[in-house]
This record gives sequence, structure tokens and C-alpha cells, in this order.
Amino acid sequence: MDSEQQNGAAKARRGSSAHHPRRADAERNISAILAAATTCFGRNPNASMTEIAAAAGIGRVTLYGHFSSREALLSELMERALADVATVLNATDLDEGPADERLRTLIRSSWQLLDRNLRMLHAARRALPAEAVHDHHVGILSTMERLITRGRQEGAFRDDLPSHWLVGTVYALVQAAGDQVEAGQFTSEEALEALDATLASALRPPTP
Amino acid sequence: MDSEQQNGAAKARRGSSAHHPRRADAERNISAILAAATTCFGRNPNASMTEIAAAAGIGRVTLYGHFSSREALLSELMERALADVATVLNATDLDEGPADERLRTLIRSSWQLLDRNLRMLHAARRALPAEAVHDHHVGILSTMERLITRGRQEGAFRDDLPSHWLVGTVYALVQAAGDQVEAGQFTSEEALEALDATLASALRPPTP
DNA sequence: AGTAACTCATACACGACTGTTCAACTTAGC
DNA sequence: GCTAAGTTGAACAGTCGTGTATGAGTTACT
Repeated sequence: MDSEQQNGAAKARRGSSAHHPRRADAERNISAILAAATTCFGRNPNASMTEIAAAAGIGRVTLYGHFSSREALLSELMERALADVATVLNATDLDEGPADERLRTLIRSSWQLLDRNLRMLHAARRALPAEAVHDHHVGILSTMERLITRGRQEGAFRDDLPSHWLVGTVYALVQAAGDQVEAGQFTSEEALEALDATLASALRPPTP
Repeated sequence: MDSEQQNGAAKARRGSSAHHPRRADAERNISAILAAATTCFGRNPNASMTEIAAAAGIGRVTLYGHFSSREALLSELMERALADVATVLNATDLDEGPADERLRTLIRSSWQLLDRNLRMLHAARRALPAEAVHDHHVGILSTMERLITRGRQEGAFRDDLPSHWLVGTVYALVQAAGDQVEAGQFTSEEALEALDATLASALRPPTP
């Protein structure tokens, strides 16, 4: 429901850029497809095209008309979700101020996004060829690792564990928070609270 | 390769208990199936029976001869894995000594087991009916939660977050450690080290 | 050495999913 | 109101997975 028109969808159009700007109802259906697919894949990583079309309230053929294959749909979904996150990342000045505060606000500002898309992304990660997945992710992961590396140098983050593990920790806890929201044990706000507090403790340099 | 003969497999035999103790080659094949299935499901949660039979080095029909359905196989796998963990749990006196130390040794002593089985368990959890999964898990989860609750009362664990979140945190980080081992970023020992250190920080009461 | 237990390849019925085609229908846009 | 763009259900071919049956071939146990 956020970024619908410009992203990478235009690449599906034939040949040169300005051929036909797509009709309004098509645009509307594409949005419905993306929304439905996100929730469907979130519920069930093996969701079928039939299932998704039904959830979007359109015919299966129409679905294939917009996304030539299941894989294409997954890829587009992942691209859009990660693009949204990247937008948030780039909106905040990562190299300014204390790194732990930066990570904190970063998590806070992207939590809604993550909470909504994590499970879908998990599905996509499993269904797409490994290299494609990596290509989609490198941007964000490297940004994350850069922030964490800086934080370590400044003493805001612990230095006794490899940075890839710290990144993994963040990732895993975000995932866990999302799961508990889905399981009904947390509201989205409570989960963010817990996530924030736990990450702070987990990443801070240990004091023995 | 650990517990092969006694567990719940006997239930597959017909009627009364002592009918026929199963031949040696059958026993051997069952072990091969369980081992192969564990690694197959670990790699791919949707692994097919054909795939598993091939990995076990036997015919597909033989596989069905021992496990009447895919679901039965998953269920048996989960049962055995969790039984092994439960054995470790019950072997240590959970109600004695400081809770954080107990959790520490608990994680240490079951790490090998967890590392080997976590991904398979994830697959089983997704493919089995929810209630069956819950039945398999209640024992371990409640034990875990009991330990954590005690630790909170003693001040060893943080009290500012709900205990289900703390359990989830442990679970998520164990999972993350397993993933990083599988991704080749950690040896099993390094991962255990990192896991241990991170859990200690994450569960300790915060000191602001 | 003989018998019951076990294995295995082939083959079948069945269902689910993926893409594609077609021809009729509806809608948006100028 | 005309036309191109878009939608639709039905139907089809192809693939893959499950689970069952059969019959002939091995292998373990006594």
C-alpha cells in the first residue's frame, strides 16, 4: 500500500519506456495482488497462485497477465519490500551521532515495515535462487554492518564477538518479535519495546 | 544415530508388544531413513519422500513400508529429537543452584543436539497439525519457562520483559547460531561461545 | 536349508500446481 | 460511443508429489 507505481514494475513493460502508461484498473489490480501476496506468503510460504489470485479478488489469468510466473511475483515483492527499507535507511544519517542511538531509531522507524514483511521475505528467500536473494540484500546488510562496525569502534557495541554475529542477532530478534506479534503474545508496540530493550542489552559491551 | 531402537517406533508394530522384534537390516534401514530425513528436511522443509529415500540409499517403497506417510515420518522425527532434548533437560537438576548458571550449562549440554536438529524441527513444525506440534513441545517449553521464571525471582534474569519473550529470545538466538554455523561463518564451537555470551547479556537484568 | 521378513523396480490412480491458449465480455479513456 | 486495454472462466498439457499394489528377488534368522 506504500510504494505502488514507480519501482521496478515498469521493467515488465515492453521495450522502450513510454509505450503505454497502464490503465487505472490494471494499476489497481496490481496493488491488490501485491497486498494479497504479501499476506498470503506471510501465512504460508507455499501459497499457490490460485490462492493469491482469489485473495486479491481477481482471476488467475489476470494474475499471470501481470506477473509472468510465481518467481517473478516473489522477486517483485522482495524488491519492493527491501526498497522501502532502504528508503528508511537512507533517510537517516547513519554516520552521525552515537551508533547505538542510530540503530535504535533505525529499528524504531522501520519496525512497522519489518513487522509487515518479514514472513513474506522469508518465503521469498526460500523460493528464489540464492544469488538473486543475495543481490537484493547486499545493500541493506552492508549498511547494517557498516553501522555496527562504527559502533564497535566507538565502544557503543561489544567488541568480543564478530560483527556478522551481531548482525545476525539483530535479524533473529526482529524475526522473533514479529513471530510473537503474529502469535498474539505481543501487540506490535509491546514487541518493539521488548526488541529495543533486548537489543540494547545484547549489543552493549559486556561488563563482567 | 543416537536413540534408535526403543523410542516411539515400536508403536508401529501391530497389536501387542512382543510380536516380532524386527530384523537387523530393517533396523539398519530405519536408522538410515531417520538420519537422511533429518538432514534433508534441514536443507529443505519441502523435501519429498523420493528425495529422502534416495538420500537414505533405499527404495521409495521400503520407506513407505516403515513410515506409512510423510506426516508419520515427520512426527516420528520430531518425537525423537524432542525426546533427546528432554533427556538432557531431565538429566540436570534444574531447580538447584543459580538459574543463569543452570541455563548456561543447559544450553552447552544440548547445543550439539539443537544445532543438528533445529532446522528439521522447523520443517516439522510447519508440516504437522498445530495441536500435534504443541503436544510434542509442551514438556520442554514449560520446563524452560519454569527455569526462566525462577531465575527472574532470584534476580538472575531481567524482570522488565515478559517471560515468553525471554523464551523466544533464547529460541531465536539458538536458531541464529545454528544458521551461522550452516552458513560457514562460525564453527560449532565459536557459535556456542557467541550464543552463550549474547544470551548472558540479553537475559541479565539491565543496568541503566 | 528353509522360511519368513524384507527390499526393490515398475507401474498405477489421484490430486495439486504451473503456465498457456482462447474467445467472449467489461471497462477505461479520449 | 468507439476502441484498445484489460478481465474472465474454461479448458488443456505438463510436471511433481503422494500413496498403493504387485511380483519377483534378497537377506536375515533358526
